[in-house]
Amino acid sequence: METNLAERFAGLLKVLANPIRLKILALCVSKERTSRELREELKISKPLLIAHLRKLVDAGLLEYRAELDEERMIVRKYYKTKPFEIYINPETLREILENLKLNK
Amino acid sequence: METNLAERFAGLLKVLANPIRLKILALCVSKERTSRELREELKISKPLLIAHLRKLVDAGLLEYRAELDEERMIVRKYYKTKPFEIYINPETLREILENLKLNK
DNA sequence: CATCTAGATAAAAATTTATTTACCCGTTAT
DNA sequence: ATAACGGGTAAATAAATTTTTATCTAGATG
Repeated sequence: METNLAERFAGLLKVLANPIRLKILALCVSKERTSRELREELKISKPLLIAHLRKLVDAGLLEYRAELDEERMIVRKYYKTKPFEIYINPETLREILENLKLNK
Repeated sequence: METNLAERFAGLLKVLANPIRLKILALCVSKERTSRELREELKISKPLLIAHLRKLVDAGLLEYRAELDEERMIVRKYYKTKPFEIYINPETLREILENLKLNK
């Protein structure tokens, strides 16, 4: 357990430490976006986009709602960036270490 | 130029997205640390520590001063975390995208 | 000589992450 | 039949990052 906080924090930062994923989050802030829109904007393949979206959703930074397009009988997903705040400064990092010490 | 901001931001996050480097920064907040101290605390090899320290210094998150230990004729480095603030929320990310658009 | 201290490099090895390629399912339209 | 839409998977490939291993410099000590 003692390394969990630092590793989980690093894991979250790792999700964000990718330009494409940053762009996805930025694109989905003010309006919902579909897969197609994101692909066209970002110019990446479908599987690649799905992989990126997966990581963001799993990290809790992005959410989606599925909607049935009755005209074409397809289910379309609309992605939206969730509210979040990450604030890092030397002190917050030190608190991470303090946490480690308390758990030992 | 247009992808520079997102990539540079991602690059900075990437430096932080590593548990060992997070711990180094945390350890060096309230007092300067030597290589030896860090190695003992983190239990990693010397070359590995040097590689991590290099990345942090190059990213501008860590600084050091070199001091001559006259008893043993060695130069010892004391590392200290520099003040920094990183704040991320959906709006700041959107601003990144806005920047891209302005540059197009 | 060997060993220890400090700092460091380079290359090989190991590990992780990212991306592409090939396909799948279902539905509808041509 | 093929193509298009949507969602997706798996495996191969490519790329990037991290870590280890081997070694170097210099000085001091046993």
